[in-house]
Amino acid sequence: MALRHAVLAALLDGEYSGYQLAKIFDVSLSNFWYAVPQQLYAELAKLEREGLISGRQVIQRDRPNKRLFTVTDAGLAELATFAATPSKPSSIREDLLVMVQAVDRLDPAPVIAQLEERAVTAAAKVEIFDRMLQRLRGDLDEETFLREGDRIGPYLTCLRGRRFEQENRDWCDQAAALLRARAPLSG
Amino acid sequence: MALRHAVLAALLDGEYSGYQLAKIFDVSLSNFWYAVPQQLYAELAKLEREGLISGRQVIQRDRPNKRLFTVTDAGLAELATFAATPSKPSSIREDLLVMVQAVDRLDPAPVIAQLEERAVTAAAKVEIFDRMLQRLRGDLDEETFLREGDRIGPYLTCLRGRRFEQENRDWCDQAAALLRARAPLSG
DNA sequence: GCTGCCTAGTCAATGATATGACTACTCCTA
DNA sequence: TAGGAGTAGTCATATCATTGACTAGGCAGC
Repeated sequence: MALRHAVLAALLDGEYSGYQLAKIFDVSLSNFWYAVPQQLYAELAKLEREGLISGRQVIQRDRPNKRLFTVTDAGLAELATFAATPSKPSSIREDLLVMVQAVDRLDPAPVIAQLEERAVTAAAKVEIFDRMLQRLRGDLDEETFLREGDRIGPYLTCLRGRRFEQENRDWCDQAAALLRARAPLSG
Repeated sequence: MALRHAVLAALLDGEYSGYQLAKIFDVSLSNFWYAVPQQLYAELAKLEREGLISGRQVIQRDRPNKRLFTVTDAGLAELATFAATPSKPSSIREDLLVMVQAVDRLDPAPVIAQLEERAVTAAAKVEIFDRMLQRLRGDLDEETFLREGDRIGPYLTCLRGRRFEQENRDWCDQAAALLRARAPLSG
């Protein structure tokens, strides 16, 4: 029930079309909430019917027309209600961890390979987050920005994503090294 | 499609009933895969029909009879296939992060309250993980256990869970402190 | 002139998850 | 002696999420 709130939160910093939102949910917001385009279009339609966002058509010559959406006052009120509702913690849900859980009874080689691959992609994500953080804080240093900058919400969520991927990387490296040391013949 | 593999992985270290599995998915496995009892019973029925697990009835006097399940060779093969299938990374999906993303346009007080609450529950989870880790490694120290112990899979996944909750706690504390400092009048 | 990619959005179908209620029996406590 | 908590499992349903295919025009490269 929180995709709607994620959409509202994303629309807080500007007018976006469904297509643009899909991009955002693929890079920055995917950090804590991923959604495919179809979900977004469906959710946008519902939000508009309920008056939480309003859309306006933009006619374009050289490419398909689009509809840009903004949050209404009702939408902002809905977000405020959401923020005041106790949220329950949701934990990790990860195939790779299921594999590691079972690794003692399986051939460790493919699991090790996946751990090493994941460590690389996690490291790449850390760098992406670092660039996003730099862009968000502009020419201020982190401490000053967090104290005085406007819109620190996106910065804070980005920080959380960075830490998550950093931990992911470290853990994958450690697990892969351990499994490799224990099974020196395979892989 | 990976609940089935999580169930198979959980059944690797013994015979369990649906009810017992529900407990396991509520504490240790919830770490990386949560499921409600109804899902488990449905999945167990499917897995048995497909011959990946086999159940045996245990008749009890003073409480309801139960069915205990074990993984078959076919089930082990299914797990091996799963472990060799490339898995895509899945990230955090968390209501609290949606709230923080939007916090600049809302009253920060309820968000700060939730962050502080979450920091406490995360700290409690860290302690639970610490006890689980201690129990898993018995009287060995961590380094020795990881080098020589049998069944390090559950230990590694538990380590990942611990790190996740530790990061969660640190981030919640930091975010709450920052927001509090920026809005000294509310909350 | 063909192929592939980008923008913009839609339809349909299946699979996974969440929610709530319900049976039935036992033990313990107030 | 009634109520609550624990064990063991089931049913129904509504919403969410995932997958794949599909329209349609424009632009760039080979």
